[in-house]
Amino acid sequence: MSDVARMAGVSKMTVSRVLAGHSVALATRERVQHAIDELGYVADAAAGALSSGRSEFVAVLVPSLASSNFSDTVRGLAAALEPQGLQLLLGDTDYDLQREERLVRSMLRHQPRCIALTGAQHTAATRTLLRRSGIPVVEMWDLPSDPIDTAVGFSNVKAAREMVRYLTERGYRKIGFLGGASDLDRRGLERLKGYQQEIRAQGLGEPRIVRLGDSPITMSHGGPAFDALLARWPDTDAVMCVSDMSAFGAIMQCHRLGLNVPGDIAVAGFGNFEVAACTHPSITTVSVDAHGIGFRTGETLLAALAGDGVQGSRKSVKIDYTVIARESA
Amino acid sequence: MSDVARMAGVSKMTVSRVLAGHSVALATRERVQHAIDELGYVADAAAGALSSGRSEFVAVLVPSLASSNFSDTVRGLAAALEPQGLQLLLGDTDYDLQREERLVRSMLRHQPRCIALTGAQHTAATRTLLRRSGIPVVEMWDLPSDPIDTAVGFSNVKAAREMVRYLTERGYRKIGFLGGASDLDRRGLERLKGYQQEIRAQGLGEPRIVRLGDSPITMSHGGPAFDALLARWPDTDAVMCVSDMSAFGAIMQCHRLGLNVPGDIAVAGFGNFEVAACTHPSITTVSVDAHGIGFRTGETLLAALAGDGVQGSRKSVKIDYTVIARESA
DNA sequence: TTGAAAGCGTTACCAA
DNA sequence: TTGGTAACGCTTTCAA
Repeated sequence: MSDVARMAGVSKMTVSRVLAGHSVALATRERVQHAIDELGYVADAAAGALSSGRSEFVAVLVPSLASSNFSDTVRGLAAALEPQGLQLLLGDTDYDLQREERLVRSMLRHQPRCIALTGAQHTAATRTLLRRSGIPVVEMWDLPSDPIDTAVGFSNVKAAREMVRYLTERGYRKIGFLGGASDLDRRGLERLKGYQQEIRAQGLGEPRIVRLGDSPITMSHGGPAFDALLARWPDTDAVMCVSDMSAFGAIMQCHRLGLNVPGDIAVAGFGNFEVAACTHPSITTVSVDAHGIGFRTGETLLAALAGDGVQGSRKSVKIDYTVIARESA
Repeated sequence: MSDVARMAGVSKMTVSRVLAGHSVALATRERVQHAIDELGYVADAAAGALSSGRSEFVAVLVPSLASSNFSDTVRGLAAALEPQGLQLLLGDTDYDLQREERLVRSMLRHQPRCIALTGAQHTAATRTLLRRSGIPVVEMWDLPSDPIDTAVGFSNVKAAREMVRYLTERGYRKIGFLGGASDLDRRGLERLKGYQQEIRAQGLGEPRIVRLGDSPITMSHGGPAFDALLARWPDTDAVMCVSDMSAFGAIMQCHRLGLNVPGDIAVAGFGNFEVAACTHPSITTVSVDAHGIGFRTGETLLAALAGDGVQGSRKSVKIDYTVIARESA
């Protein structure tokens, strides 16, 4: 910066002001800009953050960057925050609470202005770290009963119950559920819980549950899980899956077995992933506005920063979901 | 840090040493650690970076975080770099060179130790910025003729030619290509080029090319593109797609049209995405080690940092690819 | 509209 | 093994 200042014949302060877009005489500004371009000067954000006492980072943690659900959420966040000059500090927890804690610790060292994480489940140490940091926190994709600060999400339990109701309205009675075996995927567990509640509430007999494989649930989940379900309960007439990925695998398995979907058996997914619309038959699913979760989170965070910039809003932003009726159920 | 030092009855320097893992008497270290835990002290990375002159950031730019190909690459990078205490600074260029330039500029402000970007195509300003920064640069997913520094990738042209050879060896002669309409997806264009070269080389008549839609190519690409291909060249016996996403869409369209794959028409993809293995019929494709590209990139960067930490290695790391024969072609 | 000085929280360096 | 001091490159604050 001193070099630029010397070349433009001004003080460092003027260079700083030009960079920050503060008022500077036009002629001066042009001279400074010219010097910047000439020298290829790039300001040091770390020095700026140290001096001003605030960084331009926003920390974001999702379970899996590979899942289109969460990458949509990240895009929504970016759409809301990047125009404000904020930098996303992205992390992938891999559905691992310990890893989440490590990432939070590491990100907090960069003094982010605020932080968005996924889910309501965190280690005690994570919660302590976040509270002590004092910065605005948003938990996404769920509506925790005991939020750290703000939440932007929806009830996975209720959404799953709605899907069961959709299926029973269509006349299905012997409804199975395909989910993951791991307890780390809380949202998956909530969906399972919703399924169980609604099956019980409607008196549809014992729940037919297959839990298989690790999170994230991938396309290769559906086939084996479907086989396991039919092996145990051969008269099942509809299958509800914890995610569209699994539903897709189940439908492909039906193709292989020569089963007609939904004629012989109906299949429903969750999440409205791209594959759901493109598969033949197209997959009935619960559509969640993943991008919207990110964007609303971004807006919420911006509002908190525009205020006092500390945590404590304790708002809950509810995100809509809807059952999308397609061909498979 | 002063607070911690006071509480532990030592100087700030000793606290710094404990944090950095330098040699400190055990008793002292324990007292300091206790004070750190007690106070919930989190060191300021920005101050550390400023003082030491080096950050712990690695900048990474991919065209799309949502594409499992690139998210696998990011995971590979994280696997190689996070154990070294490096923080990924992730950006999503959205296949937009201007956006890439903005992101590079913004990331360079954080003084990353090194940077990995995707592809060989960048704006002139981006190239200048990167050269002037002096930090090690890796271009991934391609083997540029004029690399900025190091490259880790493979020839998309050659890989596509290999797929055409696979198809002709299987007896297919009237082979079409489904790709995107945008010239921004350079790797897609290279694949198209490889297709054309090999069709010409084998004297298979005029190339049958459909270019439709924007990058990234999604599952909804394949159906309409497939229809366009058959409308123009009804006797086509095999379709080669720029990506598995498109191939999947094409196969679903075949299901709808009652066409047997590969009996009536063969379909091949590119990338070995998860969907390729799970679709019925499973999709013949070119498998690229996306995770390996990330991991090798990480290793390359670590080697550069362990050396002088500046750009100029000019290596080219070739990544393997193979045609995976499955049911669809 | 511009400049000078102080200081942000850490680490490098040298000294004890 | 530990401590004191001087940076690091910027922004804040106050003065001109």
